[in-house]
Amino acid sequence: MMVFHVAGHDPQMLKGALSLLLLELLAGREDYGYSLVARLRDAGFADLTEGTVYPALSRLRRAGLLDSRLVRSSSGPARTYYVITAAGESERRRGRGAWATLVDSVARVLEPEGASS
Amino acid sequence: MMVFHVAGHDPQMLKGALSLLLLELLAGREDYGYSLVARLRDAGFADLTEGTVYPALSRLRRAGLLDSRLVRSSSGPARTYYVITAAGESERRRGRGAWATLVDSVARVLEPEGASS
DNA sequence: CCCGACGATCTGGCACTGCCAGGTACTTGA
DNA sequence: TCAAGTACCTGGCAGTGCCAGATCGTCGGG
Repeated sequence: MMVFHVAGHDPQMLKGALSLLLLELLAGREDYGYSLVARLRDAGFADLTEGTVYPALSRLRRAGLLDSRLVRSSSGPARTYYVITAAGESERRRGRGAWATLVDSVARVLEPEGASS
Repeated sequence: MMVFHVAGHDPQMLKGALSLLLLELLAGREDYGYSLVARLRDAGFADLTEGTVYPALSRLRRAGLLDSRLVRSSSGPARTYYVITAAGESERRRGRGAWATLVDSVARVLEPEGASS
């Protein structure tokens, strides 16, 4: 009857936050999928897989928030580099706000119990 | 191309957090759906609808995290009161942890930009 | 006396998105 | 030659928020 994951993050909780995370990681710094997965894992999203990140990047590109270009590598397969667009920048700021609002609202509900975090 | 909602909360971001919120609101205090919706709206989830909350309560009951009982009202339709179970209590604590972990991890990614919050 | 407003609940179906499984391809080193 | 690491993509499943619509009870006003 576990609705929340024991270790790592709950898949449901990640929803919506992932788009913001990717826009954040790409803000002012071009990068490719495989590297973004590694950076997210380092940030604490240990059990995140490529199957989650690649479709998310495609969605953001289709939505016009990211641009991509293929870069051939001499050591290994080609990489698809993603850059944030002007629309993506705007969405990123909006996303930061939405996330902050959510965290605040949730905190307002959780508050009574824990003085600690 | 808006992926994040402008006003209120992003639907995707709410996912997973809602179960925790309901368990929190019912911790040590029996309540019914319509009232829970009102309390959540007060907490900042302004555009939350009954169509979101009722199914969520049913899911939690089916998962054994909540019990319910029907209470006839002399002024209006009957109310379905929900109480948290022992399993629900345990899941609530786990959920708090999962949420805190997620917020921390996201903060680690957003950090560079905002000194505030 | 009826009808709208409000309180209160429930459901079907759609849309979105995380995730699993599997597949492709290039390079290096054993 | 073959495994392992890098790098990408996709189909389909599952979970869940949300919209729309329906039902039922009570009460007050026209």
